[in-house]
Amino acid sequence: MKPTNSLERVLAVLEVFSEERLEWTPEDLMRELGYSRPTLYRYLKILKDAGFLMSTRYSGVTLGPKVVEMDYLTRRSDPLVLHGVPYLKELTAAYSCTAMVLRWYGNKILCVASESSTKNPISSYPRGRPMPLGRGAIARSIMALLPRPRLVPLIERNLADLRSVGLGDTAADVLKSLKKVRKAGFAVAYGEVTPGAVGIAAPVFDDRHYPNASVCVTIAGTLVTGAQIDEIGAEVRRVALQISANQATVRQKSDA
Amino acid sequence: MKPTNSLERVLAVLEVFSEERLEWTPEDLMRELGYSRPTLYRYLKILKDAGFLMSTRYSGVTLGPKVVEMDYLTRRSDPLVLHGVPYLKELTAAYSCTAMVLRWYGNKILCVASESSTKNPISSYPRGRPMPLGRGAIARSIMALLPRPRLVPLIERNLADLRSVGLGDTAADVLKSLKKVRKAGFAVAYGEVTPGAVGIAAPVFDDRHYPNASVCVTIAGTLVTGAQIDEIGAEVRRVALQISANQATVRQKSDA
DNA sequence: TCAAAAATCTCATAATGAGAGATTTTGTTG
DNA sequence: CAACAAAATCTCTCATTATGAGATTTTTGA
Repeated sequence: MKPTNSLERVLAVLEVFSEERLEWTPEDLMRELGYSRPTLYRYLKILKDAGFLMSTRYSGVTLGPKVVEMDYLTRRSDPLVLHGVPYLKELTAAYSCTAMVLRWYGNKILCVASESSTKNPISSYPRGRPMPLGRGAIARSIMALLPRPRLVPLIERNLADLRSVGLGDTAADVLKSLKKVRKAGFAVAYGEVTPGAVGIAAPVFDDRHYPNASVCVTIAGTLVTGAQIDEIGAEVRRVALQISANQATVRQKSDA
Repeated sequence: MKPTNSLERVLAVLEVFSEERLEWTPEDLMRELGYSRPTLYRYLKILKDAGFLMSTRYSGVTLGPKVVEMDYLTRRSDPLVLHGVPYLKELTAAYSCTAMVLRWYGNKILCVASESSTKNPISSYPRGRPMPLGRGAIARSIMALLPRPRLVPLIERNLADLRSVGLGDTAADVLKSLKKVRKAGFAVAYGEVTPGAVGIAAPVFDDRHYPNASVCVTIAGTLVTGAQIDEIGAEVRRVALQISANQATVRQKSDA
């Protein structure tokens, strides 16, 4: 994980920005990354010139406008967004809810698209904000499909959370619970992420039948009965499988 | 502009992605960038591991999820977004319009925040999509405040566009028109970017009184009279100056 | 199962990043 | 406005390390 060459070291500068620390002074960056002064400034210059960073007088260094530009491009190229949004609209048309597609990458869950048909959508996880792994239907819908060797360490690392939402006391118990989720084809969570909200999620697969995303509907708990949840679950599952199928389709190459 | 060292060469890989070309094959990247095969694959590995790129089976290489994550952070750290959005809400509450804040960087204009109070907002320039320089109130509101040496080459490069919207036939004429904009404090454009839409924009300044952004209200041409446009212009100008002032404020450092 | 394409590895060589310390630039104070 | 302090850049040598031709391995598609 530690940068071994100068190319990774430049990129490592971008890695230190987080929700907890959005702004850095050069001095702090030197300390954090262990780079010498000239080296750090060299890196900063390159990253600023490319627009990845910008520095304001009073707040040190922050992420820059190139990031914004690239995110726009991502929205136009990400197959999950392109194929997902139409289905999300279907779901929000059918139910008064928030519907999202979330990508699973590097042990993180990241919302990439969301639609809403409620007045005040209760989305504390908008596009780009990583979600917790131990709680919520989304995480579970994906974990249930991961191969064992990948799954077990994940469970162990999040056992406290998993236990607190009632998935089981030991790793073995959790595995059993996840097996049920796998069988059902979708996961349900009652107020695990947002109090009062029910989450219903189903996994999306890549062309190797490996889960790489999840479709989730979040709906106010007061609006649904158990039977309706099953109905929505089936719908969410259908949508997730549709998106999976579209993803695996060979698409037209852009004009040569 | 051409990469001179390996650090810039890695980043140059990210630069080739554009709205016209969202996906690249390694083969094409080699050709485009002139890198040898092992070198390119080395770069790709690093960029993929960091999440800046991802490769899908059928579409070659595209921008990756780390970009999405960083854009989220940008939305939470960009002073223009943080200070701008409340004012945009003011504007959209007062008029049935779309209100935006756009950053000026590297000869580009980039929307960073937008709010809308119309049914079907006509925004062909959402967050992250660079706008044309030669047309529209936004570009003009900023250009009018640029120092001459910076401005003149810009005008020359976009003279065709500038002429077509009636700013003047020669560079000197355009300069004269811009001087008027500068005096007025805001720029107005009738259907230059979107047919039927009036754009009203005023510049935002950094702490050096250099324009670094613009506030723009877009409103249906049928909804406003000349007098109202002046009124809105004054409001937009006020908001732009407010944002300028907030930007220049020393902010609390995040807890040490 | 096998052939073609894609990606990775090996290794000698030259290129080029690293960093200590000096220097310049920028911002802030009386 | 001057003089100081802090921030950023420059210089230059040295050793590290990125490079690419070609071979090799892995993956993909038939």
